[in-house]
Amino acid sequence: MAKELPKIYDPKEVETRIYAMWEEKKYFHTEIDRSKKPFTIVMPPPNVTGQLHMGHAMDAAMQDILIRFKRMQGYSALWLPGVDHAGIATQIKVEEELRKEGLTRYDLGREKFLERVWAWKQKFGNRIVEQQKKLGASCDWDRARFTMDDGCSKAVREVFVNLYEKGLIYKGSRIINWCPHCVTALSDAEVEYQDKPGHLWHMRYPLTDGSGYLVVATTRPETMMGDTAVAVNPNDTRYAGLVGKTVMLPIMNREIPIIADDYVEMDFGTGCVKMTPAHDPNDFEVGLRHNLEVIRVLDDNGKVNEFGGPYQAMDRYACRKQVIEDLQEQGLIEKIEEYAHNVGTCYRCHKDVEPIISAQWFVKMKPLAEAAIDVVNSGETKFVPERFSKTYLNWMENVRDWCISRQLWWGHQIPAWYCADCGHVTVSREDATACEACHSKNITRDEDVLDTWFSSALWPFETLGWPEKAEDLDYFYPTDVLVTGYDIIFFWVARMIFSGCEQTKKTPFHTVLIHGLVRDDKGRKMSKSLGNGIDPLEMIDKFGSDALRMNMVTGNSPGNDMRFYVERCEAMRNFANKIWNASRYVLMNLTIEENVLPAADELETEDKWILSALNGLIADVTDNLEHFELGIAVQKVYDFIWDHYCDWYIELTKARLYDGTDAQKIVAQKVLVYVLDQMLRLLHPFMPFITEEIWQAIPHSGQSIMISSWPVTNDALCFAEDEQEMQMVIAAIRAVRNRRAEMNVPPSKKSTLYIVTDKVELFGKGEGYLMRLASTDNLVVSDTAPAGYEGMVAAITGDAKLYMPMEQLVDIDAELARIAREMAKAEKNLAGIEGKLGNQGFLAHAPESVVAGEKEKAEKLRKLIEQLRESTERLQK
RNA sequence: GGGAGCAUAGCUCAGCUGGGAGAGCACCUGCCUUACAAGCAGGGGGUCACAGGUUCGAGCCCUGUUGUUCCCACCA
Repeated sequence: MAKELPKIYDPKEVETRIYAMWEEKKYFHTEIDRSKKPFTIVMPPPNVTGQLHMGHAMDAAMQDILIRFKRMQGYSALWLPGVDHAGIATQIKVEEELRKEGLTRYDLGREKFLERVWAWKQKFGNRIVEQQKKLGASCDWDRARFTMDDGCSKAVREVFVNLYEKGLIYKGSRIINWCPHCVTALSDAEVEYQDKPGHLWHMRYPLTDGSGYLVVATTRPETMMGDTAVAVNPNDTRYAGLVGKTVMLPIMNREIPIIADDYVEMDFGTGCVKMTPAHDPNDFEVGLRHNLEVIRVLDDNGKVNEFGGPYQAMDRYACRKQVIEDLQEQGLIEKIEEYAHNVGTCYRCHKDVEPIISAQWFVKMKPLAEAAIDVVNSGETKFVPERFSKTYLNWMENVRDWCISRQLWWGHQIPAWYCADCGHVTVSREDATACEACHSKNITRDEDVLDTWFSSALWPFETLGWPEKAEDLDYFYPTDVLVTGYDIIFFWVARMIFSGCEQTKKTPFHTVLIHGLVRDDKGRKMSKSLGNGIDPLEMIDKFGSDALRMNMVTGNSPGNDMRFYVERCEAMRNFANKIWNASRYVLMNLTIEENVLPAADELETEDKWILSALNGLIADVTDNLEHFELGIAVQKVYDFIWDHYCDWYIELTKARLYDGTDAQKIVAQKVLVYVLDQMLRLLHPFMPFITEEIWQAIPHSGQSIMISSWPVTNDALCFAEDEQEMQMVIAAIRAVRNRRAEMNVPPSKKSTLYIVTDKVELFGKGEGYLMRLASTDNLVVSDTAPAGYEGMVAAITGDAKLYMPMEQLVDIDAELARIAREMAKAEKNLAGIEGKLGNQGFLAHAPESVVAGEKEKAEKLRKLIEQLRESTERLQK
């Protein structure tokens, strides 16, 4: 006798227990098995500072579904997890903690500060891992990595030196994005542009020859102290005579030249632009062309420095105000326009970013981009959905050099040493003790660390052992699918691709599966500042991890954003309960101990129907999963379980299980168990916990559903004819229920049911369930109408006419009207189909199966119409 | 200035290579039918944004229009 299940499914207790069991049995651990094909996913490493949010839940659910699917299919499926050190984010967290103690990182010094961060990592770094486990993530935790562990650090060092030696990493003074709040340089990707309301100030710069003034328009008056020219377009006739002359820079009283450069648009502003090479990338370029002096006037904290004259030590915004006031006083403000412009902000702290000239390390991107473009163009790496390859290519084709140095302490310190004696820069895989040029010991290491994304870029291969010739690398690399949100294509995906191509000469993955953002129920981004985030852990607590996972993939197609509705979690919880209770039904009626199908000749029509439908389901679900259509796949499983299995098949088996012979009972049980087992397997990647719990309770062979085999289609279980016949029966039952509902007859009121059909045998065989499902206490199946049928309630399907002697319920006029409506509908339908069938073009062009289908429909409709006409005549008598 | 997405039932969204207009929730009616009221049965509700075009046939393909969201871009 099989195990009994409690009446209400309790995900909390079950999920904890099952996960512990999986872990204990080491099912998550993946071994290199040369007899199997590998299937590898590397997890996008969450930040050590991270708390699990809905984005992670989405990410993890999708990856786990794919990994579980592939594992069941017999692949050596590796899902490699890990955590990112998240330079700025983590450093900020720890600095905040220090601030509470009244300290800054400078008080501690670099070494002590880093000790604090490591301690912090020790303490909180595992939190997100525990949270991922709650989601059911079947990662190989034994292989978990951290971007600052020894292996990754070694990989980072190797790549840095390697690129440096190839001349693809260089140090130079460029205009970079500087965050005065985080006090570090940022890459272009780390800047978010926002339209902000501002002003366009028109300022007068007097000509030194006293012949008047030029008016320049600017949004950034606070950088005027660094102006070293005024530029006009060479074709601008208004200023043609002025090029080569000079103006006097107000406040600073410095003479600066008027130059001509194509960069200036004649029809914007006044056609005169102040040139501030130290604080604007365009001005910097112009400055290079014209040999302009570069005067930096803002310091690292966004305050005016010693070159800012009277404004020294002022904050940038205060300075802006003061400059305007001062110029106004001097009558040098011509006008002030309202002007919205694009302001760069820091993606971490969201404060305005300053373009500032600064000496930083860069990766030369053009040569690296080539291979990264090729692999996507050639299809070696495919984006799903395909449209994101366009996003990617567009970025990659226009990519600019990547600023990789950060003025932080937490991260991989740049392996470069400066010689105080000869000025040589030593870049080395081993920590340098002397200058490689002059052998002086008087060297100091670069203080800066690398962009966090520099190490993340190596993730797919550094985690598998690169740069060593690791076996894991050989077997699992290149990986198969990368799953991530479209918001980090540039940050991460792009960089992994070019890094993989350059370092391993292989694209790091064949498929990039992109998903959208999880939004709140109003479509807003979930964010801490809005306070509209929904905690996945809370949802798990309330509805179960399975329900949350289902929520993440149902009704969603790849790449699209989704709104999070708690109601849908509830619906999925209900679904879990539905399966639970269906399984209870099976178990309550179970006497067999093995899961084996009966012989084909023992199967009833309804058995063949469900088995045949299952076959179709297996094909559909497998196909959709192969194509990353998780939403469609899960919808099919859901519909099959609820509609086919629960609403119909279980009901159909009740007659046999409750009133059948022992032999009949066994057959029904066998099919129930077989189909349940297969459904559970198909559902397992989506709802791993409940499927395991039930699977363990039903007859099964093997240790766990998670390592059982994925269902495959079986031609021997394809019964097209029985499927069709069962449809006829189902249609008949529906028709009867429909009529009874219309007449408000409660199910408790049974009636005699006459079924008039050519399929006497078919309906006769179904007597047991027909009586149950059509509320009948006396069933008569015949090919001729019963005596006195003229006054009975009728239900008509085309394949059968069903009569119920409930004369008192028949309102002849209403009935005639109803039949007339039904007839009209059928006739309209038929007319449409006949139109098609009368169309030579349709007959000539449409595929045969479609034409045959239409003919069949027409035939059925004709029969139905004929039956309806008969009924009308009968009633009119 | 470029590029992309979205516009389908009251709400949120599926609809993969053109041939049935769908799901969940909400709503209406009737049911505690020995798996399940977190349920069962039945029902209402849609010119698939608009206008053209291709096709025997278009929610799906093409062109244009409108609305909306997002990404990229150095016009001060």
